[in-house]
Amino acid sequence: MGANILIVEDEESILELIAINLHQSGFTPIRALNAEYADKLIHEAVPDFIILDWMLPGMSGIDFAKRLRSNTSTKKIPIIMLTAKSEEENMIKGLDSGADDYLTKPFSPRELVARIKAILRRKAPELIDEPIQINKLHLDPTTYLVKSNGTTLQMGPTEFRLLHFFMKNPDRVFSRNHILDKVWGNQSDIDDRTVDVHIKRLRDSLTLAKHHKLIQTVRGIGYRFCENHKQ
Amino acid sequence: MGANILIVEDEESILELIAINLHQSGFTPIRALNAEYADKLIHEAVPDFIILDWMLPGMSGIDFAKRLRSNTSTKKIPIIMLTAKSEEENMIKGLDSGADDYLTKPFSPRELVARIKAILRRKAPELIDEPIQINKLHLDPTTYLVKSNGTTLQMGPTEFRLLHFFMKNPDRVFSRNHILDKVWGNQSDIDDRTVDVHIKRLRDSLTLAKHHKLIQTVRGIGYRFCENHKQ
DNA sequence: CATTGTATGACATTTTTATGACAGTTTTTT
DNA sequence: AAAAAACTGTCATAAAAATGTCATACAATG
Repeated sequence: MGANILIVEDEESILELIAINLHQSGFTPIRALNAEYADKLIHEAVPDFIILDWMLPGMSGIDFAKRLRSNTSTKKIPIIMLTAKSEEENMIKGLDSGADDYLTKPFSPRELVARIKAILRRKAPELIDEPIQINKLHLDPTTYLVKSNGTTLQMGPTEFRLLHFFMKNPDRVFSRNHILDKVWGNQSDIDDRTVDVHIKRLRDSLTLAKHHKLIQTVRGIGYRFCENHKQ
Repeated sequence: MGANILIVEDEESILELIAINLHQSGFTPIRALNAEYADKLIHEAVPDFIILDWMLPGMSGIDFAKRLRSNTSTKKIPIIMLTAKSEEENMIKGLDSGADDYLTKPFSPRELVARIKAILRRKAPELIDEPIQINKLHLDPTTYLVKSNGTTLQMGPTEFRLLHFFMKNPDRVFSRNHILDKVWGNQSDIDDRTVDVHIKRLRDSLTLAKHHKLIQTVRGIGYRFCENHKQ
């Protein structure tokens, strides 16, 4: 359920403050007092999110962020940077296109949590989401199960993510490329048309519960998940 | 669809940061590292919005803004100015020069996007894909649905774009060529009379909801979408 | 009522989507 | 570790829907 969030911050009091607040918000905080230790932790288990102090002993936050961006396995981890008021001016100079957002100290913990959620909602909704139910179709991200009237529907991982994405954004139309971006990830060396095939597979899975009509084709645009059957 | 937003900023990292965030918000970013290049780009295609750094090499942001304001074709483009904290006091001059809003660096990308949308909502609502409702006829660009009294009206992509265009510009009469330009795109080696056929198809689609009379023929001129039935 | 502009139905063509098969991978089972 | 099962992405082809044009019917105008 809770996303693993790595906090890299050399001031222990701030580190704790953040950790406690994240924990209370349902996340799993992972603590690191410096970049070296953070590295070790990342090597053990790649976190879902990183909160990075800009001023760190040894390697600076910026350099650390850059290294994270250049490594394939950590490239896509969202990063929020923390900076002191006085460093604000330098901050912008070093702000790599990689950082997703930043906060100036002192900041409210609520603000921090809000921004984390906002970024996660956009980049990895499955880490933040609760079970969704639409039209007797019930999807639970924690158990990875899709049910309808008690029966469990079978589908592959990609179809599950696709369905989750659609149920999270009902009624909206998405282009194939948008879907690729959100469901596959931003690598996109994948053919547009592959989406068609997975839509087909998802529809097949939903057919058992007569829910296949939920996914509609919008010609020339893309696909839409619509709770309104009649069209 | 997504508004074209020209970003004029000499610091490449900031330029990228903004561009990526705009892209993620559905806008189309256009990058310029200096005023001269921006000029060239504007000459090629007038953007819908400009984000302008206050401090630019060569010509300052202020001067650039003033020049934009004095030119007829660029006079009405909304501008957001970016300024460093230390320059905030001078900023008043920036607003004087015609900027619609400004932001102090460092700023959060979310804040920037929010302000852009706020300004667009006020100045050019048609660039921000929001639902339009006229006379019980409801069109939503995000869901690609046209509804009337709860029932969804079926139509092809071209008819949808045509209706969208009309609803964005109600009461005005448009010639067939103008319509071709706006709805089909400027390439159009397409026959004038093709518009007639699509108008017919659109009317057919609207007939189900008794809304067909909304589209009126203006003999010798073209067509008009009119919310007032009697005219 | 003749002229000019518009509506409409039919149709061939083009564009877009659905679908089944397949080969290479990865994961699970044995 | 080997075998079996499941999953992926890509293609080729079938199927469906949309498009633009044309000929003809219809309506408005003077």
